Amino acid sequence: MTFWLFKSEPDTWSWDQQVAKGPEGEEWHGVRNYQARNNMRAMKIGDLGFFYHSNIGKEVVGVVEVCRESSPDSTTDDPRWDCVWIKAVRPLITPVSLDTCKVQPGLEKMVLVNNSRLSVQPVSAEEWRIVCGLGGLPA
DNA sequence: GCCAACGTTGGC
DNA sequence: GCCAACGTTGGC
Repeated sequence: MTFWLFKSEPDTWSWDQQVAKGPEGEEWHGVRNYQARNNMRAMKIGDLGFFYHSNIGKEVVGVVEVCRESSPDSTTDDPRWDCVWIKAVRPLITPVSLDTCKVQPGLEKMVLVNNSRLSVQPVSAEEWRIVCGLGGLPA
């Protein structure tokens, strides 16, 4: 099991919209960055990820699960870009803000804290455990 | 709204 | 293959 983090501006695609998609989930299209794409290519069905609201909120708001492995991005004909599908699993009881992550012992190396530009990121098992704890979820 | 950080593009 | 120019992201 590997853990991830998906960033989205809620103006464009929010957690509520993701939840509304239900168990079929939604294609995580639109990523045009090789690092982020490579992360998606490494994902397996059943991997879990955090859903993070960038710009507005700047907080982790939910947990998602990969429900389809990487396949061509339907929003482009460019064969370089593909993406996974994710479905909402559950919201955090308490959203975990970027500010909280920045000062939380154990999260110093979290990509979210150190590379604000990467939209699809790996999360270590330890970071996953800590953020779930802060969010009021069992790890 | 600004701007720093970073990734990509394309000329050479 | 280098690097300047440019575009985008996202925190502030």
